[in-house]
Amino acid sequence: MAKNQSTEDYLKGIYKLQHNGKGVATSELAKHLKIGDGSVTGMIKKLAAKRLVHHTPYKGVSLTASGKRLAVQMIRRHRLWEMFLVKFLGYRWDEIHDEAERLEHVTSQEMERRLDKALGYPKVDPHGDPIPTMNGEFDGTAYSPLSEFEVGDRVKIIRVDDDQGVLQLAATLGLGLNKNLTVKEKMKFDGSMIVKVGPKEQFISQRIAKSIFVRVV
Amino acid sequence: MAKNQSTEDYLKGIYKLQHNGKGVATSELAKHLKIGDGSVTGMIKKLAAKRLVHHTPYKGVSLTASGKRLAVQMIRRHRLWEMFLVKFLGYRWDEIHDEAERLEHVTSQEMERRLDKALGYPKVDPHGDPIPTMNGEFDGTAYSPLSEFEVGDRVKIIRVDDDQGVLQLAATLGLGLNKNLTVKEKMKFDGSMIVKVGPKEQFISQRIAKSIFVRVV
DNA sequence: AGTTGATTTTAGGTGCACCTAAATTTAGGT
DNA sequence: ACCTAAATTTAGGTGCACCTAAAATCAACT
Repeated sequence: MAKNQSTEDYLKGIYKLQHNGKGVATSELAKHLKIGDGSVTGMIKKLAAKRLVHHTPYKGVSLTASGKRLAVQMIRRHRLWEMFLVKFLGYRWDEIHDEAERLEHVTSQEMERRLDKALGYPKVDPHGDPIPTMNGEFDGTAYSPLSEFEVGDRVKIIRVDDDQGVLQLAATLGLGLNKNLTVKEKMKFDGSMIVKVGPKEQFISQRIAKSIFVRVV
Repeated sequence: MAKNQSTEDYLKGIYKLQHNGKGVATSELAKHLKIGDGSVTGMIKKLAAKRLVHHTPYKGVSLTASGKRLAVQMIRRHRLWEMFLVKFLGYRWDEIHDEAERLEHVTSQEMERRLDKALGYPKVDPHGDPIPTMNGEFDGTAYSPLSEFEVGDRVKIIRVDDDQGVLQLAATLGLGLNKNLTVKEKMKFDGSMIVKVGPKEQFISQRIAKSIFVRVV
C-alpha cells in the first residue's frame, strides 16, 4: 500500500477509536484496519518517529496535535467526496463509503477547497456526519447512539455510522436519515431492540443500535 | 507505488508512445515514466507474464489486446476526470493534468459510468482530446500537430498535449482551445515557428509545435 | 568480419507495508 | 505475592516497485 495511504488510514483509525477517552489499544486498531497486530506496532513506531502519535508501549497510542489535524482533514475529505457521490453522481447513501475511501487519499488542498465550494459548503455528509471545517473544527450538534435510549423514547435518525455492513442493513430495514422511530422493546440481556418505524416494527441488534445516531424528537 | 497504479501507468505510457508504429523501446518508456531503464525491463516482464504486453528482448514492447483495453480505459477515466475538474470545480485547463492523473487510478467502473452521465456524455476533454467510449473506441476526428504545417497555413487549435510543461506554456502564450492562428515563419534548421494569434505574433519552439494539434480552417 | 559505442538486460540491493510465530510484558484471580 | 492467560512487542521473512552498476547484446562503420 502507498506510503501516504497507510499513514492516513492509521491516523483516521486512531481518531475514530479514541472518541471516548485517551489511548487506543494496538489490537483494537489492528482489528479496525484488518491488519495483524504486529504490523500495527511497527507502523505505530514510524508514526511516532514523525511525531504524529504518542506511543506508550503496552499501553496504547493517541494522536498528537498534528496527527489529529491530519486525521480530521482525511475525515473532511471523505465526507466531502461522499456528498459529491450522492449529489453529483446520484449514488445511494449506502454505496458511497468505499468509493470515498479511495478518493480521499488523492485529494489536494486545492481540490478540497473547490469541492467544498461546488457542493455549497455542506455541514453534514449524506449519513448525517458533520463535515469539519478546513481548520478542523466540528459543528457541535449533539446526538447519541440509539442504544442509549429506552422504551417509549421517540427519536429522529441524525446519522448512521458508515462502517462495515451497517449501512446496507440499515437501508434494507428502512432506517434512513431523518426517519422518526419509537423504541418499543429493549432486551435486558443483550441490548437489542424492537422499534416502530412508520407503520411497522423492526428488530435491531445491539451492534446496529450502537451505529445509529439519533436525537429526541 | 501501489500495484495497480504502476501497471496502469506503464500501459498508458506504452499506448501513448506506440501511436505511430509497433514496438516501444524500453528506454523510451523509461524516460517517459521517469524511471530507470533497468526497472522498466523488470516490470515489463511482469506485465508480459500477465499477458498485457508482448516483449521481444532487445527489440521492444507492444500492447496485447487486453493491455490495450486497459490502457484506453485509463485514458477515458483520465479525460472524464479532467472534464469534471473544469466543469464542476472550475479549474483552468492547464491545472488539471496531475489531479486527474491521481483520480483515474481510484475509479471504479460504476463511478466511470456515473461520471460520464453526470457530464452529459462528453466527446472531448478540456484539451480537445477525444474521450473513448466504454468499449474503447475513439471518435476519429482528424487533426495533426502544428509542426507539420507551413508558412501561410491558417489553422484552429483542436487540442493540446497534456504533458510536461506544455500546458502552462501554451496558456501563457495565449494558445487556447479553438483559437485560430496563422503560420508566419518556419525555421528550416530546427522547426521552430512564428505564428500570429489574434493581434500579436508569437515564437513557438519545435517541441511545443509538436504538442499543439490543429485543423485547417 | 571485427571493433566500438549505444542500448538493453541481469544482478544485487533499498525501503516500504505487510505477515507469522516466538518472546515479553501486563493484569487478574487465588 | 504468584501464576496464568491475554495483550503486545520483537524477530525474521515476503512481495513489490524502484535503484545502481556490471554484463550482454545489437548495430554500424571501417
